[in-house]
Amino acid sequence: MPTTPNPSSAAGGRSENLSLHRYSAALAGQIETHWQAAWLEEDTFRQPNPGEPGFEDWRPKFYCLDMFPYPSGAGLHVGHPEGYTATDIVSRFKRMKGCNVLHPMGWDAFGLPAEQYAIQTGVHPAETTRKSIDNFRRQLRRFGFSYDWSREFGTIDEDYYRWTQWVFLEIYNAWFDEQAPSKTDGKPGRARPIAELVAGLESGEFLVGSMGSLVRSAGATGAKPSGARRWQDLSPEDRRGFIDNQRLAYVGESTVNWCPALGTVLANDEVIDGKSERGGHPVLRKPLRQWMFRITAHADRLLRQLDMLAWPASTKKKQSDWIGRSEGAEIRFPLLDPRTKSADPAKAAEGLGAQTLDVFTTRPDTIFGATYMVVAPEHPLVERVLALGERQPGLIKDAARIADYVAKARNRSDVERQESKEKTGVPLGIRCVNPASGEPIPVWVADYVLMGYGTGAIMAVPAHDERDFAFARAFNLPMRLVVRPAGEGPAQFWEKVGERFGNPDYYSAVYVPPMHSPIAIDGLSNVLHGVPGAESAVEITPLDEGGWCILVKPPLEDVVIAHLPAPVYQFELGAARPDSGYACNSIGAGVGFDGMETPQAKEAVLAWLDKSGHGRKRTTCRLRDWTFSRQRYWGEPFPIVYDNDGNHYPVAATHLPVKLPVLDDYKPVESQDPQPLLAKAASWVETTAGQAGVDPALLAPDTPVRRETNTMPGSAGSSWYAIRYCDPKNKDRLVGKQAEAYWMGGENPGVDLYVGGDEHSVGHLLYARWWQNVLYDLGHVSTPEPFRTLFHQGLITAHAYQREDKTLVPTDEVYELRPANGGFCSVHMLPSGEPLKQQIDTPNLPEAIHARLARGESVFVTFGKDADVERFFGPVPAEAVTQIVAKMSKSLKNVVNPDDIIADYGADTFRLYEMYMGPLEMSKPWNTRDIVGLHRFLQRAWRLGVSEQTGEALTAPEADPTLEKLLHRTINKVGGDIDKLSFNTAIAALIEFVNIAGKGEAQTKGDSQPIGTLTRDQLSRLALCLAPFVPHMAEELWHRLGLRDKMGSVCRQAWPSIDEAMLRDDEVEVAVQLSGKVKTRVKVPADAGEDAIQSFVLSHPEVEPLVRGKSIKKVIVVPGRLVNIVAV
RNA sequence: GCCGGAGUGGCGGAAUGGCAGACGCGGCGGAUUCAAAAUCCGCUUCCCGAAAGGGAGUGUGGGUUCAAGUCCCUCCUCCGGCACCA
Repeated sequence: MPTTPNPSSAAGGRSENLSLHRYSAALAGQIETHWQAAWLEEDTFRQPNPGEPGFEDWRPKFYCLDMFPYPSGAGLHVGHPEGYTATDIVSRFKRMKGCNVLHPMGWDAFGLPAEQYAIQTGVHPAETTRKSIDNFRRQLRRFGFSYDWSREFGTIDEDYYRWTQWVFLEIYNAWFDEQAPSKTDGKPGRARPIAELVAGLESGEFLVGSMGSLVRSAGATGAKPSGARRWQDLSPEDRRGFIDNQRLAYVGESTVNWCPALGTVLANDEVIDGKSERGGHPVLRKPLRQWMFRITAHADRLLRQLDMLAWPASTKKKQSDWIGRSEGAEIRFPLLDPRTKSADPAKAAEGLGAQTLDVFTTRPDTIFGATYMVVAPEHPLVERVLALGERQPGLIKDAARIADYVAKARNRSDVERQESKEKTGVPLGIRCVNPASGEPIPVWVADYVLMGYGTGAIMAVPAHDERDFAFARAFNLPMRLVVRPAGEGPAQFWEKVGERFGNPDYYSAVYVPPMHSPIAIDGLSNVLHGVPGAESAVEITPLDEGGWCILVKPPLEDVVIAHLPAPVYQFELGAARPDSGYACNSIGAGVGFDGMETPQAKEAVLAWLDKSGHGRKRTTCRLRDWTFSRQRYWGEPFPIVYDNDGNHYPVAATHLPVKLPVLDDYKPVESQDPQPLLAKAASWVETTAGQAGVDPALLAPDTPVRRETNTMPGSAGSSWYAIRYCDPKNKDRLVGKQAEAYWMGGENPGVDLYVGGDEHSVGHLLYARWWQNVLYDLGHVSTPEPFRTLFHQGLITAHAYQREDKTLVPTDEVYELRPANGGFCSVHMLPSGEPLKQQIDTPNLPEAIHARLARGESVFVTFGKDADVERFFGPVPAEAVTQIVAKMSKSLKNVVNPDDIIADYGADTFRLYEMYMGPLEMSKPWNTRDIVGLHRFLQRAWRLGVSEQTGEALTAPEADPTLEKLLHRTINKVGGDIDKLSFNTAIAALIEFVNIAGKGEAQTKGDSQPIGTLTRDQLSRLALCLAPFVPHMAEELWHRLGLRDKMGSVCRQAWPSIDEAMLRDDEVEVAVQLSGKVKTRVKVPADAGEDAIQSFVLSHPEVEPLVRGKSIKKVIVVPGRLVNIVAV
């Protein structure tokens, strides 16, 4: 590195001597590794738990957590230390402020890359993962982060995943009681142990409803709701089925993309046109039975509890959108039996297995506009219609087409379905009755309706929904306008609009009010007379109430509007009208609400639905249950076995962990049907209930069973690691009660600062909240929310270079030309910014580049792929490229390796640079060139306290009062900024202090002994102030000042106190504005009142001439800031 | 399309509605050096001017205010997320 002094290459005795004590990368490296070893040896950052020796319970707690990394083979990325440095600064600061600080680190170590590496090489994932962990640990330690390494663990540790499996069993053995009050806000909804459900069933408190739902017996009378059965009356199979349906962990069927050739399940974006992205093998959509978590049960709680969290508003919004709660109605449309075409519900039930087709809508007020129904291809009604068609051939006309459509739709992934907005569908050949209008309307099946949302069926209101509109247009289905905008045109106009609405021939209807004279209309007619085709394209109708309705076909709307005087009202007929307005065409036999505003109309419909039994108010969530199974190897095994009938049984908690078996090879199984990789471990899979550890009360020990061969997803281990850090070595519980209560409970419950990227806004952060909620409901933890305060560090991006045609140039083919003396420019290689010796004669450069250099700008250029240095001397065919910001990527060759930067500058400089780049939460481009500024700052700071000649502390005998005052201000500013996580400005304040303190040149006493500008005491406070940011240098200064021997590590000292009086000045400078423009600045006494300042300033010799001869209208005084004189 | 976030010197960025550009990079000039590197000092928003000084200026256009980078409305650009959710 040319920008860094290198002591080993420095020549001459004197300079060698000098360089020994000058702050350089080499010295920084020595200092850093030395203190890192000392901190480890002295256990400086070990934080005892309550009850352990050395624990000081009078201190407040501060739990400061990083999102733990996935230890990839590539090592740390520059993005990792950004968040980690931030939390390290806060942790160190909080320790100095007197807190017990829990600041742990660990490894999110199950995951795909290690498994894929194993597939290629046969090396066990544990081996590669352990290696990566060792490398990550080494790298993190090299940064000097103050983690309590005694708490380190990985999600792959048996001691850890044992408890992950234990939590799974807790979830498995829990149900969601919709009526039990939650302990957070008393509103209904809480997870409870299954045992309590069974007890309730046995006692008769709970009954089993006709549809398999949970029913509460009606109070003291014990009256049994109709259709409900008592627990005692159920068969053992029914009991098991009922309980399994109530569990928070249940087996559900969901569709996966299975690639037989790759033997693996693919994510939606790995499938392109039905082929795998890798290899182009065919991909099948297969139903797969998988473990699901009933996370939707807690949806309302997860939404409400967002209010308890000090999180970025954008993250809360993302979670809230993800949960996607919407209010509306469930409406039951009576089905017509296709055989009898009668509205007899019994007949419908007999033929179609259901009396009604139930839909969810957020716009119940548009029910009169529902002119057809649509069900999703997966909707059970489709199967029943097809079955009916088979029983009675000819009854369902298009049975073959329906079957064909459904089969095709099922094999299209959700992504594909959503890509083509073109609407497809087929009529089911059955009808149901619109309960409001009494009209029979057809039922269609179409893949624009999703089975996973609402009821998987909709009432289609083409006039007021864009998707329904497009569908109705495509299949020529009727539309009815039932909401109109306010106040425009009489009823007759809206009748006309209603007649023509959606008719593709017409573009718009124009209402011309009676205030326009018939002459205007005649004039328009005359104009149109001369326009070819106008005869059939424009239809003018006088309205009975006065005024006119003009229906216009394209493209004549503009002509019509242009020839009419304002105001006229134009209504587009060719698009859906999803907006609110006033109900129209909404009168039926039992209900009607014409003229009501949309919100009132909704209420009216809801009331009618409730009264008539055609539906009810309902809320629905976009959130889906969490698919918790993966068909992978490198994850936690489930503590579950199956008997020969396919019933599942839990492994007893005492038999955990269920260890992951070692495989001989990790090649996926090629198979038509989805096969988890663990199925290969035959001897592990096939076992007995006793060996597996199933409770003998559930299953006899010699019963043959098969183990669950799916594994848990990566997010399993990361959903509760914050809890485990409180007490990571506990053998008996997932966490010790006392430790958990101390770190996660109390006045400030949960993690006090959690820092990580915002890509986890909905995934990890929602799952972890749900686990915590369940564990809280079940009484295992003290707070329902794991992360009270959350912060996202911004992405560290990089520069990339773009040609005029927007193609990107790899960074190592780009050079930076900087202006230099005498018509030359200097050439710097990217990405390092290293200068080449050669200089280019600027006249040889293309004119445009020359011009920019002449303006003092530096220019980025590429010379083409094979550029070599020699060519710079001749005429240069350089092409200017534009610097843009992009993500770091291997192909752009702009990835920065933290190890290199530490080698070139040291860890302290690295830490400082990343914190100085800009606000922590913003994404910001890495610029290696800028690092040197922070290194220079550390050199100056070092020189302030240490003699470069002798290496001894350099202290002044007496404190300079100005510097003392500035030091107090700096301490105050830095402390305040750390609290705000505003590290860039804190560092700026430190730089300012060091720069100013460094200006006073080191004095020399008579005996040529140099003395410093700061006293020993001032230097010690400066070291304390630097300690959170650059702990190694601070420790070294502390040591050289002789304080470490006396007082111990700088990391264990109290933050320096400040004297409030030192923050005040006797005199302050205020700006003097004349009508808002700054004219001059004057000094006024700091304690002067507004009136005093005003008279002082107005009579000030510099101000008085400015206002002489003018009349002063007003004077605004802002003490300490400015005086604004408004004068003319 | 919808929902976020952001637009300030050559660059990263600073600024409780109150002196725009702190601090750093780069650039220019100087000191030191046989020389270079490193280091140190000074200047550095743009335009006009030798200077003193003057003018303009926080993506665009408008508004509120004694005072707007900051608050309100319009539009433009970039980045991120979601996207047939009835």
